[in-house]
Amino acid sequence: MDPTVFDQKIAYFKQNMPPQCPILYSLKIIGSKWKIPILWHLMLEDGQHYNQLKRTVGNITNTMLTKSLRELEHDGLVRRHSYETVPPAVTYHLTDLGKSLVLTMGELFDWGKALEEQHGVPTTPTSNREES
Amino acid sequence: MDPTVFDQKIAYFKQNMPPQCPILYSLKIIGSKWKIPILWHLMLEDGQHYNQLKRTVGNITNTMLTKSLRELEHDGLVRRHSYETVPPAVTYHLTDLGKSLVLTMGELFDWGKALEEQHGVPTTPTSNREES
DNA sequence: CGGAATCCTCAACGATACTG
DNA sequence: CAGTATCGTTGAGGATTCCG
Repeated sequence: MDPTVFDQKIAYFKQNMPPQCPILYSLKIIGSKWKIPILWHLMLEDGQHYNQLKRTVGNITNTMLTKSLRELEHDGLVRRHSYETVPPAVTYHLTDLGKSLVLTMGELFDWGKALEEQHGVPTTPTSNREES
Repeated sequence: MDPTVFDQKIAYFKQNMPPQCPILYSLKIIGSKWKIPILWHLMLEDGQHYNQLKRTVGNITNTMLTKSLRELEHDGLVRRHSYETVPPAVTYHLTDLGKSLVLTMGELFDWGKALEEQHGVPTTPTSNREES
């Protein structure tokens, strides 16, 4: 932890600080329970169908998947593509903004990974069921 | 959005992916309502007292401030320093781990800032009261 | 297949009062 | 000053059913 680097970054934060903290703004967009998992699995395989996404994300209900996708679409992270066929087919794709967020989360990925290897479970554990 | 950079990062994620996604791990640590504001104000001024922190964070209850600080302490982001005086005095400090997280959030800061300047309010707005 | 509608539960969070 | 204890509230999320 280089003190100089830290202080420089703080100075940058202070100078560029709008009324509402941008970090909170970002977290409002991606903070709800299923946003990251959805973006994550779209990153691993783009253009997934609704039910396909439901399977890969795992344990998510229709309600939450639809709601999350609508919000992600509204915030411009995901694009919905509908094929006019019978039966209907819909695919979901990361937008450039969505991809840029995934890259942004890269540092948080590394930070969490390093920490997880040191500590064990964080303070507020969540049930983490996986089927075999 | 450079496709090559994106694909390289995905490959890195896939290769280094533990069972539980590290991003979710990070968000579990900092995701609750007051964690970021607390870390933020400790970054702006380190070593704040309990009530001082309560004032600068703003509108936080004793319950939540104490709970959040305990969790941050448990997760190693904050260090509590107690002076054995009468009346008692306590100061809170960012640890190196806490500072590293603040730096990590830098990208999310920039991402949110850029987005906020384009869009307006995100999908799930939160009341954002400030006293004059 | 890809959802929408409805109802319900619970845990995070808030409010208030009290204390070493 | 720096909290703890208790209780009340609310909204995110889950479960279930139904639809074009």
